[in-house]
Amino acid sequence: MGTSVDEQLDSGQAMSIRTKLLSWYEKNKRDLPWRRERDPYKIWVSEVMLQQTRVDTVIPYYERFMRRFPTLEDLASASEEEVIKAWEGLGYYSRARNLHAAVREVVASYGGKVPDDREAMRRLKGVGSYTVGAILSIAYNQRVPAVDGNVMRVLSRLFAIEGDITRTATRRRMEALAAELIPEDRPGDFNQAMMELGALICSSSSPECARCPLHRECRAYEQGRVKDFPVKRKGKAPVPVSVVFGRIVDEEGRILFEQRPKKGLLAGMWGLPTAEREGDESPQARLERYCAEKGIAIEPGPVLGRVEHVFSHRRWQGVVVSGRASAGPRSLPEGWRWVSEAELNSLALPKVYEKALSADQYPVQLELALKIEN
DNA sequence: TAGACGTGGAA
DNA sequence: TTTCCAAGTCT
Repeated sequence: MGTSVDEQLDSGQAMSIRTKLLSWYEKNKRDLPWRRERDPYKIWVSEVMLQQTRVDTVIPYYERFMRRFPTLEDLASASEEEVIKAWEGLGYYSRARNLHAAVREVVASYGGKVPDDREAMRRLKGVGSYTVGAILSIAYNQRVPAVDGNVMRVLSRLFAIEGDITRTATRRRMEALAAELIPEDRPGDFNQAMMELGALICSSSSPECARCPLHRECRAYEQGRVKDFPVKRKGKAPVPVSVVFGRIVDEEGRILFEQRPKKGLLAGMWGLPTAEREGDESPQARLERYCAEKGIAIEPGPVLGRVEHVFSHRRWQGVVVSGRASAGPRSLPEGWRWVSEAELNSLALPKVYEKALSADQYPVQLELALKIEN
């Protein structure tokens, strides 16, 4: 079996860690909007928003979302369009769709009360191991681990765990370890304290060990190897992809929008017609061909600007091409529509398309003029 | 299981 | 500019 981390954890050590951490947390915890109540629905929304997203980014979204959908029932009875609109700009839009579907499931199957057991919660869309632990411990005071990136970083340093944290097996070990550390009372505070320590002290790039309440029990600190943890496989750089965006208008000044495929990047979101480019085909020719393949005749115009947008795994290098609908019959296929200025405000627009739409604020001609000036 | 899935901020 | 990330989940 070798040296399991569990063997390194005697009860005295565990007690010491609990006491010091909780004491530190009481004095140093941030006053965050979702920490003011124990409503499982509110905890849930905050946890989903916080997935892979910074606290500072989430706060205004959370405040707005709670004003718009104060209760679980409010969210369940809203349309998906409204929910996505409230999520606009936050990214990872499947989180919003899953949350919406899951909340409806809670109304349909659990009488509107967020389930308080692991199995039922885990079956809800978008609710994984971490979120189950966060909700059950914080809202229901249950002794369930909530192991996120912060907790893995703290634990990996505390116990000098060499396992790659991108592997499921390592996370499972961490969960087992975290479960043992959770005190019988205050499980929610303990889980939050671990995360708070990771966020404020035991940070990724510049840990402040001198201020850490646990440095005396930290194996990595003892070994002078804090920055060696957590062990993590290198991610891959986003793959560059050339695209063309069409800013195509009709005689009323409406703009042509296309709904993205149900699967994949920006699934189901509305945006400017977008086509990937290959070879030396001009952006105008590519856009015209793309639209023609969809049965839409357009007349491309000049390039309005350029857009660079980086996703997790793709780097879109885009050219915005103007255009107008050709004369003649104008019925649009499924998933295409003309959008007026007014309608644009009710559409949830991903950031990349927001950029593309404002690209004509700096047309290439002006770009050149500025370049010459400097 | 490793890759897909958004965005913005910091080093 | 590039890289890495930030309270993960799904496939």
